Amino acid sequence: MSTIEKALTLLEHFSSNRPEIGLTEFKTRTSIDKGTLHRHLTALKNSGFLEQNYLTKAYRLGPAVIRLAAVRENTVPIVKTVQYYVDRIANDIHELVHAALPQKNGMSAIYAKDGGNHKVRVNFDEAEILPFHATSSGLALLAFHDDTFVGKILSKKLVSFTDSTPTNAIDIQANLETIRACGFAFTDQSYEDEVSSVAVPFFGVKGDAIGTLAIAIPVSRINETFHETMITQLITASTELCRDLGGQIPTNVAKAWATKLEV
Amino acid sequence: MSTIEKALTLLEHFSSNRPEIGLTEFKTRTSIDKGTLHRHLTALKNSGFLEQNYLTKAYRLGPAVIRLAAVRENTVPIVKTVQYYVDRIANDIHELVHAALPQKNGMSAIYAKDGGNHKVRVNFDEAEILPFHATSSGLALLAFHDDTFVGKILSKKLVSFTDSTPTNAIDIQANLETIRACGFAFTDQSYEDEVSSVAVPFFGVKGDAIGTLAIAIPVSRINETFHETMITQLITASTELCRDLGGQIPTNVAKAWATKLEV
DNA sequence: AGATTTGGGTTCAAATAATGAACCAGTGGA
DNA sequence: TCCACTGGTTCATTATTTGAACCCAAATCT
Repeated sequence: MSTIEKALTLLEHFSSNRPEIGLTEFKTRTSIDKGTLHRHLTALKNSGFLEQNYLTKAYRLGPAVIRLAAVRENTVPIVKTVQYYVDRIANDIHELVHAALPQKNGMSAIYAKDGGNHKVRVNFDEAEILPFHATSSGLALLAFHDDTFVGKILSKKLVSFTDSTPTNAIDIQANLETIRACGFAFTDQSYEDEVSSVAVPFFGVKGDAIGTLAIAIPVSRINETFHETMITQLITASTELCRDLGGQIPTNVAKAWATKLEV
Repeated sequence: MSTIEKALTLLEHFSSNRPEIGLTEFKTRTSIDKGTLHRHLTALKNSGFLEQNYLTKAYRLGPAVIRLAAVRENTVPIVKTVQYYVDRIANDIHELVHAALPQKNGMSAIYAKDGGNHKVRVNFDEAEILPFHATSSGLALLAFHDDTFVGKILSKKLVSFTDSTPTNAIDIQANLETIRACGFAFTDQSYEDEVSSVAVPFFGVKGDAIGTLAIAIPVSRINETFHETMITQLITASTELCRDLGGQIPTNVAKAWATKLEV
């Protein structure tokens, strides 16, 4: 791993829950030498990717990322395009809907909308990293990503979040096979207790999965017909979304989705 | 300059006008060795900061920046806060208003709104880098930034964009002195022909300038009273903005602004 | 069809920058 | 006053980065 990648990995530690991280906290989180860490953090600071709380000296993300995100969104307006569909599904089914993009170690939600007025809501933190193996978004993406990437993810230690988190690589591989066949992923309390979720991938020009649309729902509200409604909604939205983005739905997925919609 | 900084500098070359850059184009733009470039670009790609157009092999910004910007905006919601004031000014004076943050080599607009129905508009590209020495935003920021930073900027080669671009470091230093005294910056066709602009800084907790509010306007529409209106609007907005962000307006600026508003 | 250019990507010895154990300095208790 | 806990720095050792030359494929020219 190059020095550049090592330094950029540091940025992954920031999230909405952990917006500021001090030198010593970084040390315990990464077990990298303090001297090295300090130089890396300084380099990131000099480049505008970090800035320091002048009182606590803790580091937080800097203004450079704002500009880059604006350019990226001008180049590939995924966030804007995705919003329409997430809103539409959320308004139709009154549940928490989100869209997510893959990062190095999991999916990152880029937009979420809770269409529900229910008392029991799924809490959801945007910009949190959703682990590949434990979430429907993650599995839906892995199923349509190249094997070497999947291999790399599944060979790492698979953290257990609930009693139902799948941690056996072989089981997960089998599940991915199923997902490939039916075109959507379903998980039951594998990341958070009492929460189930369904996800479909959406595809880029190459027919590769570039992100996911997903619905999270308290298990108490699931039943057979609603399950079908969610899948129908997701499939329809993803189909239109792929058209908007100029993406290509792989033929076998298109076929699976078509038969699902006919039923 | 560390390897990390060198690599991150590459990201600055992307903008809305130049969303994709190939290896060879990077080579001509940076005069860095092709081998080195390739490794750096690959490292950035592995970290999700770049991705490749699979047909042309050209590089463009990747999905990692979206997540980081979301976290940053959750931590320090500058963009959201600034929008209200930019919109307000734009609606009041019917001209192109924008807010910008400093990057390494210039200001980057984070939000812009054209409140005008005029036929002659100032064209404005968000996420473009506005050079410090040639724009009112840049000068307004430099005037309230630390001297070492200003020195670094002014010791570089000062590119000329129009016949009126100031390129003499000493003249600029003198101008910064004036800006410090009156609390706002004014430029006349120094970056684009036929365009004037006015800018005020806004301040962070330390009383340091963290960004600017600015108005760009075709020279044909400028007159004395309108000039005063623009300044009044900018000063009022920046004062409120600083309050929202928990920022501290330096006492001498506060005084200069107060006397300006009294008139 | 063969030669030439152009663009992306790779190699490996030489040059340079990254590393980390030990150290320094400021702050806030006890 | 001492101790513990921050962030930050130093410098000899070590490992990574560097870049000139090279490779390959696809256009483009002759």
